[in-house]
Amino acid sequence: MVTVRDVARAAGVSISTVSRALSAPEMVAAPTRDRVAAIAAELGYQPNRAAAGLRAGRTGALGLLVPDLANPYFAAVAKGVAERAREHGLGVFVVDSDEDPAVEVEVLRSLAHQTDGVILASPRAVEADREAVGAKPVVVVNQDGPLAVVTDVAAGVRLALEHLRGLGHRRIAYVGGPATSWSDARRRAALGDADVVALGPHHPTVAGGAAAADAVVASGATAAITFNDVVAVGLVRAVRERGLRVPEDLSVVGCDDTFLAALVTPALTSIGTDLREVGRSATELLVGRLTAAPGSGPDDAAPATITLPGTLTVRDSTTTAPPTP
Amino acid sequence: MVTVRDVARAAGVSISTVSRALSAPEMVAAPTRDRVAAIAAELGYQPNRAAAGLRAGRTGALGLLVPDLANPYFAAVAKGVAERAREHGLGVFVVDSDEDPAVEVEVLRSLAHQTDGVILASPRAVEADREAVGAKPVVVVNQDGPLAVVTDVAAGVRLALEHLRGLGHRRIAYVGGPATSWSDARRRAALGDADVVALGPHHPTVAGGAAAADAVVASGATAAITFNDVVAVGLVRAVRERGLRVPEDLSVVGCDDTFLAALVTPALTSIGTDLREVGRSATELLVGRLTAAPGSGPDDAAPATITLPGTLTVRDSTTTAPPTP
DNA sequence: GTGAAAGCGCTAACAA
DNA sequence: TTGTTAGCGCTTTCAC
Repeated sequence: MVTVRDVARAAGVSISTVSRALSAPEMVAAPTRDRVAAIAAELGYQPNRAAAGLRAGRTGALGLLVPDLANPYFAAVAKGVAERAREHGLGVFVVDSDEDPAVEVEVLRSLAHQTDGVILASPRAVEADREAVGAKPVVVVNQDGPLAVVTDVAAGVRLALEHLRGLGHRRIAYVGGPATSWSDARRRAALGDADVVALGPHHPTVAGGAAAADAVVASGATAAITFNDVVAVGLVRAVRERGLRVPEDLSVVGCDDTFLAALVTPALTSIGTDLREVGRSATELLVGRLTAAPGSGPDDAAPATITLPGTLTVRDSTTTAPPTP
Repeated sequence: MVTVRDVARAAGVSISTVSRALSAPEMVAAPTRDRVAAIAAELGYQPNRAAAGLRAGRTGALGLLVPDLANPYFAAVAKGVAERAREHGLGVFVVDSDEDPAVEVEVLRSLAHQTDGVILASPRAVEADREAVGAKPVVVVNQDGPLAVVTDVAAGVRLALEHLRGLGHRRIAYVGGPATSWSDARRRAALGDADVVALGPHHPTVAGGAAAADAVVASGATAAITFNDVVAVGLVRAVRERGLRVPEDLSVVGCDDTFLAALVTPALTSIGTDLREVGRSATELLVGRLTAAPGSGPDDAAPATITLPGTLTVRDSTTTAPPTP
């Protein structure tokens, strides 16, 4: 392994000059700086992050906690985080809690010491998590908190309702997800109208969607909004098995607009947001806090919530309401 | 931050005793060990991995490189890696190269110094990657190499062919993927029969599958095996637009058996393997090499390839061959 | 502008 | 069995 000493020796300078030339170029005379840079490159010198962090109190890494990496929703967020972190020259420690709150807390405890800050994507135990992380900055996704990135759930729901009402639907069902879901609670609040019947909680799975089919049909709704795209798939499938057509007899709107929505048949109209942007924004928020921290500007600990716009992508699963019999 | 010194002071022992009590318990008298452990827990002491690694020459972290985290295939592998790494108490640095070989090499260069070894999932530039990583152990997935985890592609293809032939299909098309794909090459080799017509290369996307539709129809095949599940979706869609039915007129077999296969309509018969197991095996292989390395047993640098069985999950996209006109 | 030296938190000889 | 000591590679005062 090539170290600062090797570079220093080869360049005929001290190790501190090497260190400065590489991480604080303005403090070094141009010729020296260039010579050091050239030799470092030639020798293939790679600074040891762990060592640098040990001294400087930074680790050069971010932590990302997701409940399930195999879920396309979180996979997309993770991709956004990885992308932006790389641009900032930071590493990303990814942990998958497998939807288990206990695991969440456990892994965070060790993550906290190996990172400069963490991003909690849809955490299942926010408060315990915060405590486990300690003093390092925490950005939450789809949760309330001083540093948060959320989707404009209300806007998404409004768009969907407008879309459906414009198609003549007068009675709309909402197939809700887990009771612990932050988004679900927000959506229920945003729906709150007389012509919307909220169902659930249901499991956020194909089976969950299928289980809701009877209730949806019984509700007399001509359109349904589901907790997520997978639930929509289950609902569509079960409703069809009952001899109804989608979208002719029942329009279905999914949520999250994962790549799944475009792949299934019928392609799902879906409420969504740019998931990679969620990851990018969360990273940006965290990195901003990291660099701001030492300077301690006046609004240093100021809370900040980034709200990303909700979108509605219209595809084939929604159409005009059937004539009332 | 609680350090060894704090624990040592509180326990009335030296810092080395604390270190030993925690990482080499058998070297410390039981009462001392227990007291230190109790105090460490009470104080909420978390060892600083970076510092430990700096001294011991290990970082306590693994690197995982994937071409696209949002791809369900790699997401599943990543989940397996994360799971097993956690069991070993190791962190996972995840990098997404966005399918770009140049990015791959660049990120690996810095990854190499922050990890004890790396896993390359379907790397796009293996040789350059190896060089970038340097001396640290490298496990490749779906590639040839001294330390590799691969799927038994031939077995999967054989199962699919047997399944299709058993249904009476006599002419079968293979819709191939990117020319650079290791799996694609293996599959073509495994197909090699007179009644199989290999098409492509095609993009591994819905559009790629759709683009292959005409060629598949023109080939006179009554069944098609596609590069992956997404391509299968594209093929099914395009073939249906041409007025043919799936599976009645054309049986379709996907590859990878991602969760997608079960969600689309018709649910796809798919050649697959346990993706999480791929991640787990790769991690196991890497960890084994890490712990073996210092001891330097006789077969220390011995190559090892784990071949995971290929499977065929039969769903709704395959049925008996149509009667020859 | 540059060098010498003191650690960051920890582990691993080496002593006792 | 336990304590003392010397660093791992780097950043960062503090002199010059």
